[in-house]
This record gives sequence, structure tokens and C-alpha cells, in this order.
Amino acid sequence: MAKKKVTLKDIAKAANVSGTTISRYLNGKFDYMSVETRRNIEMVIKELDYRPSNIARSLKSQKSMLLGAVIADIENPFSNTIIKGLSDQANELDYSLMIAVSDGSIEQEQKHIQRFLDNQVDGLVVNTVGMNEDFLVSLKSEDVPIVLLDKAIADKSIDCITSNNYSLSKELVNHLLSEGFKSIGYFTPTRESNAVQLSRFQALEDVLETYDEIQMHQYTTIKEEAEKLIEAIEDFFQLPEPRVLIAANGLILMNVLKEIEKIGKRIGKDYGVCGFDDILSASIISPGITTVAQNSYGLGKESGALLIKKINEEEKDRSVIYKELPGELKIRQSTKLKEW
Amino acid sequence: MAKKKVTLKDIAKAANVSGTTISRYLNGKFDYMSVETRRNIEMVIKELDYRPSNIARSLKSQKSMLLGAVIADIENPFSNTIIKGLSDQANELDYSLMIAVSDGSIEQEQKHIQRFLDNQVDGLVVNTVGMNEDFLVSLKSEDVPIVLLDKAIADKSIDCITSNNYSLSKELVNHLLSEGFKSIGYFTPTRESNAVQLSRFQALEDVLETYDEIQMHQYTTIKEEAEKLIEAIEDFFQLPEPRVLIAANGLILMNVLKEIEKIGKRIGKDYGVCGFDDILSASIISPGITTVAQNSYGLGKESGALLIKKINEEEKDRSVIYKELPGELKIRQSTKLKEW
DNA sequence: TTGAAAGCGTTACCAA
DNA sequence: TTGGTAACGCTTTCAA
Repeated sequence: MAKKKVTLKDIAKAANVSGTTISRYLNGKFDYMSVETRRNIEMVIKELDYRPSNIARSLKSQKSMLLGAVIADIENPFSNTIIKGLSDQANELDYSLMIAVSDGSIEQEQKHIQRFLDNQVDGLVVNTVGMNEDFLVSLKSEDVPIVLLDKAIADKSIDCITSNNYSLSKELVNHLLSEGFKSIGYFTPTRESNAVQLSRFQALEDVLETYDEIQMHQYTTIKEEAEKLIEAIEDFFQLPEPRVLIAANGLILMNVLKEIEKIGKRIGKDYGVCGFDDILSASIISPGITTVAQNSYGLGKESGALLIKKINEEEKDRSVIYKELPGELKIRQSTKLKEW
Repeated sequence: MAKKKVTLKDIAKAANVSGTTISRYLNGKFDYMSVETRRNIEMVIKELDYRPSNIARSLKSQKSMLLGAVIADIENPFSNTIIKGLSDQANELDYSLMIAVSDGSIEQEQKHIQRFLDNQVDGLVVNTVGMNEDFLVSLKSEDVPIVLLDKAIADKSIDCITSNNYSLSKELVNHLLSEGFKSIGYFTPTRESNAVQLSRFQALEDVLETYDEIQMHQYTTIKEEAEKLIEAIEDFFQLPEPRVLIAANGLILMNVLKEIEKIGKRIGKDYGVCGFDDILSASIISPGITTVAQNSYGLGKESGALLIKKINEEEKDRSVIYKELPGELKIRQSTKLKEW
């Protein structure tokens, strides 16, 4: 039943040439190969339905054509699109993709990276959960290229593709202020004292510095603790009106809205709301939620591209790349206070 | 800079034993190994920070500890959770996960499966795009276990983990009828003449057979053709009232709602709506969208589990497993005609 | 309790 | 233009 795996040797035998020649054929080195040999090999390979073993190739050549990607939060709708981008890019250049989910855990992140290394991936895309800088930096001594996706590390010593979070965040707050909101509730996930969250929050603070009369409260919640979220929401509704809620990512936005729905508060009446990540539903949920859209497909695609570029680069001592892909503020009804 | 990779040989040398012994240690064969040898090796490995190469192991042992998963539609919110389930299961049993996105294309599906095979994955989870039966069946001659996820093939000759689509769909229609809807618009993606869609549709037809007065229209759309979707929607609003729209999956539900929002028709007034896949936003979008919730995490987890079980099974000639995980009909305001 | 040697399926060097 | 051979890093059989 299980047809025995055809190997290079079988082809060599069947084609009456040496293994070396087959290998040359496989690697497209036709320069010094007679056309008939080439044709012949081509035939035999087709005949026997031969496919070279990547494992053997990798072992010998020390190149696996594998990319490893660690995703911090697969439940975030944002992650789908990132994976799509990564996958498209990998495909385009004939790489295969290994994916692991760290699910917010530093230990998992480390474990998965190690596993990827054990599998000899040619490069690593890490959407880090944060607080893992030392480990990430220590990876430099391995000779695997790394690209951080979305979240940079503080000292920016590793290449990173991210969004222009600071300016976007600033733009968002300015919009909110110009609409006339008097208080802001900022909902963030825990363990997110990372570059992205810091930039976003920093922007808020920088803008608000010149507005003494605006109150801002930060609420830290985790999905495992629904009660804390509810408490936070109750507290938020104590803030002076008109108040607006900012969700630090798409998942939080969804969860917060879900809870608020339950207590019957209405967007455009009791509060304004907006968030980061332009998840599909933001445009559908009535009355339309203002969001900061990141180019998440681009994040995936470009980090893949950069990684592969690094893999194939000669001199490894290039300067560090830190690139911000521009996002877009999508203003919708949920924050248009003046039109309520 | 790039620290040279430490190999088994290095450990052997440093520990003053043979490679064989190291290999024994690595594979936990301590039965006939002196405790001091063991301790010693343990030390040296820690010292040199050695990690065995999976590639070399795989080549020799013909087991890669790799699972390959082909996902049909990564943009469907459903896919996140599936990946999470797969990933959790793989982790639990020390497998690593390769993921490829076929994006609705049969050619891509085939290409990715081939690539996985080239990488010697120990097993395959295929969330097929459909219409690829011959190819999938032909894989039986390779000796790689396969589990289909979500979509079975017609002759059910390959193991499959899916949802109880038929009964769920039936339950849904019965609910709609009992509410008093008179016409139904069924929105499905193209190229989805697959088992899942067939079951769901079949259930509709089976139920409606006894209700002559109910009109049902099927609309086939693809995301690339927005105009067709708009046309379909216009047509839908010509159906007799009260009318209800059924979206065949979460993505379609979102897209349809988005378009309908634009033309100003209101749920609970102009139409009822429901869909398959209980995406998070269904519960948030006011007034709450009735959905058929699949256990998508379970689908991922269980197909991973089944696959690994098959991989490690002795006798390969077991009977085919076809398992339906129960989903749940989540009735929300969007179809509660009587309460409008 | 340990080791030598062959081999997994390739690639690359050197020779012919 | 082609082939022999060693090597990649590990496992396994057989022997000691």
C-alpha cells in the first residue's frame, strides 16, 4: 500500500547516471549537462513521480527554506491578516511557514522559538508578547535572522516592522478633543507594557498635557477576569460627560462592547467609543465605530519580505531596520459627538 | 559572532563517551547506562547549551514531529480559533505546526500539501476548499495520515472532524419558521459545493419541502465582486415580508451586513438575519445576530488529536472516522420576529 | 554498560 | 560533461 519513497538514488539508477548528476539537475545546474541527459532525467523523474526530500537537503545545505512565526495573540482578528500577509510572502519566494501561538506567555514564546531553531528555520518572525527582550537579544548569537512584527523592543536593536502608532494615536486623541469629549477611558490588556502600547499611551499623554481639564483613566483588564472588566466599565461611566472609551486593541474593543451592551448603555448617547485595529465589525456595528486601522496585511507581508531579504544577504552587519507602516484613522459615527 | 552549532559529536568528545551513548541519552534510554555517565552527559549538554538537530533526527528516523495544516480561508474569523485548537493540541504532544493558506484555490491546496510532504510532515490536517477529492484520495498512497477538518469529501473515505451541520441547519430553519418568516434569502460563497454547504442547504430544503408557502432564494457571491453582492441584496429585499437572510459563513455575514447598512435597511424592521459561525461581533452588533455556533476550537483540537493518534497507531487499516462535534444555535434578537 | 560503523537523502569537492 | 566520495547530525544494529 504505502508506496516506498522514491529517492535520488532510484532516479540515478533508472536514468543510468550518477547521483551527482541528478543533484545537478535538481538544482538547475544545466551549464555543463548534455541536453539528452537532462531530458532523460526529466522523464525518469516524472515517471517515478520523484520529489526530493527537503529534510535531506536541509541537513546537507543547512538551509531549510522554513520560516518560523510566533504569534502572540491568535484570537485577535488582527492576527488573521498578519498570517495571510506572511503566508503570501513566504509563498512568493518558496518558503514554507511554521506557526506557533504563544498566547501571551513569555515562556511559550521562548519555547516555540527554541523549537523553531531546533527545526533549523532560516529565519524568525516574532510578534512578541513583550517583556522578553533579554531572550530575544540573546538570539543574536545564533545566526538566525529575526524580524519583530508589530512590537519592537525598547532599545530597537532588532529589526522591526510596525505601525506609526504614536502619530496615529495622537491623531485619534486630537480628533476626540476637537469633538469636545471631556473624559477618556483607556482600556488596555495586561502585560502589555510593550513598545506599541507605550507609544499609543505616550501619545495620549503628550497631547493631554496641554489640556488640564480633560480627565483620563487607564483600565487594565485581562480576558480571564470578566468581573474586573465589568468594574472598570462601571468606573468608566462615572467619568464626566461627554466621555469616550478607547480600546487598545480589537479584541478588547469587542469584549468591552459586549459587556456594555449588557448594561444597556448606548453609543452616541451615554458614551463615545473607538479603538485600535479596524476589525471588520467596527464598520458594521451600528452606528459605526471609529478605529485606527493598521495595515496588518502589510505588517505580515513586509516582515516576511524583510526577513527573507536578511536571510539571503551577504554581509550580516547591516544597520538595524525599524519601519513604521502608515495606518489610517477611520472616523465613524461613534465619536462624532457633534452629530449626536 | 555566529556561535558554531554544537553537535552530538561535540558532546561526545566533551563527555568522553561515544556518540551512541549521547544518542541513547537524548532518547531517554537510560536502562543500561551508568548513573555517572548520565549525570556527566547531562552536565556537558547544559554546559555547551546543546540542542539536537531535528532535521538530522528526522532524516534518520523518518519522523519529523511536524504537522501540516492547510487552511482554506484564513480571513474567516472561524480560522483563528481552529488554528488555536490545532496549535494547542500539537503543543501538548510535542509536535510543531506548519500552516499554509490555500485561499480558496485548489491549486494552492495541492501545492501546499505537496510541500508539506516534501518536508516530511508526519500528518496532514486539511481544511479543504472543496472540489479536490481526487487529489485528496490519491494521497492515500503516500503513507501520511490525513484528517479533514470541517469539510468532508463526498464518499467519506477520509477521516473527518466536522460539525453537525445538518441538524443545526434544520434547527435554524425550524426556528425561523416558528417565528413566522415567509421568505428566506440564503447567501453562500461560490465554489462551495462542499459537504458542509451541502448539508446545510439540504437541511433547509428538507424542512421547507413541507411548507409550500415559504419562498427561498439562494444567492451566490464572492468577495471580489461587490456589485454582485449588491444586486443579490437588492433582490433579497424584493422577497415577500417578513423576510430573513441566512449567511452561510461568518465572513459573508459581515460583508452582507456591511452592504445592507449602507442602504439603510434595518434589522428587526426590514428584515431578519442570521448566519453560521458565531463570530464575536454577532453578539455585539445591535440587536444581536442569531447564529449557529460551531465548536471551532474543538474542530482544531480534535482533528489534531485524531491525526496524532493515527500517526502513532500500529495497524493502519482502521475504519474511517467521521465525527460531528455538536454546535449550538444561538438565538438572538435579529430573528425574534415576534418580539419586534 | 558502552562503542564502531553503517546509513538516512542530499550536496559539493575533486577528479576524470 | 560526468562520477566517486565524503559529509551534514543523528539513530540503530551488532559486537564487545
